[in-house]
Amino acid sequence: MKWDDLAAQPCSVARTAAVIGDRWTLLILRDCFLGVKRFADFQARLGIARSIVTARLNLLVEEGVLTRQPYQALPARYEYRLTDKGMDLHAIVLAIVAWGDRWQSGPEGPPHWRRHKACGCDFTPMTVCSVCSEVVTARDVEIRENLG
Amino acid sequence: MKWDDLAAQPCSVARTAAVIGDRWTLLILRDCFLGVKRFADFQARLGIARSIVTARLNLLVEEGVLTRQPYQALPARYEYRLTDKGMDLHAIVLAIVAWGDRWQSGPEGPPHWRRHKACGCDFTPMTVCSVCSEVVTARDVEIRENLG
DNA sequence: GAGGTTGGTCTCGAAAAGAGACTGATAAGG
DNA sequence: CCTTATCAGTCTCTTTTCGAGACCAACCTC
Repeated sequence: MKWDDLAAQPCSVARTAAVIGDRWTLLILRDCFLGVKRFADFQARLGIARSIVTARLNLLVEEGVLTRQPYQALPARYEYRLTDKGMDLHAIVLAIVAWGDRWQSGPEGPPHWRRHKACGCDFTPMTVCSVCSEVVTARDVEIRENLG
Repeated sequence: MKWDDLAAQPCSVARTAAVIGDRWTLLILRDCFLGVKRFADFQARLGIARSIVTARLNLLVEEGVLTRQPYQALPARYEYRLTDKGMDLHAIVLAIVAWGDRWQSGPEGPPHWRRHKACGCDFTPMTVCSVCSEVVTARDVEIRENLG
């Protein structure tokens, strides 16, 4: 199976993987949420080949996750910003961070703390049911196919 | 930067990406949560080369996300099951599904529905603050480094 | 006009993906 | 018995993609 077939599958995991299922894309998104916007900054922070940065940013723009906007005309300079679709990826990034904090960090604890501005407390993200607001784990979910 | 350097970075996104930041790994995890356990089933559902299935399953076992357990002695047959660490990835998969349902599915709607067993309703997962239980978006979060 | 900044592209060797044949132990069917 | 099937892989070989580093072009500052 190839990349393009992936996006065509009737599965939201596959379709999402076609966009973000790649180490560098994930790290670029992380940096986006940290406020990074310019080509050179992405490249410097990741320490990877420029051609890869170009390829990934282009993919994300194509997918509508980022926009490429000129912030200066002469010479032409661009910055990459999250669209609404991109901002909505925050839940995924947050879930990834939470798992990494819990299972992949050493005795020195997680490398970053996250504070919820509204309540002023450090928090860990939790996944809840949109209907009853209870916490949802793997065992609480029953999956049904959409035959429509 | 290489895969191994990734895991060593002081960033939970990077460390998690080192485990699941790959198309196939993500799809294998999806299948795990759907109850798939055997080598041949993973291979058939994904339609990818056996060698890749082997490599990915081994990685996940090494990382402690899956266990490889014999379910039959003669001939030796194994099955792959999620550990607690693996079960905890459910929040990530759920967030990925939710995003894919919302942004990557066509007019026919999402390919699957998820019902919360506890309340009996179809739901979408939401990310909330562990302290105040309010929904958290990208703009609600302030990040601080752990200098300890 | 030397050197720096920004946002790329080009080239080429290395790594990974992917197809498919092969293995080895066992069981089931005729 | 002999054939075929199951299961969990391994091995080989070709194609594709990654990734590092050099190069380029337009502008700016000193």
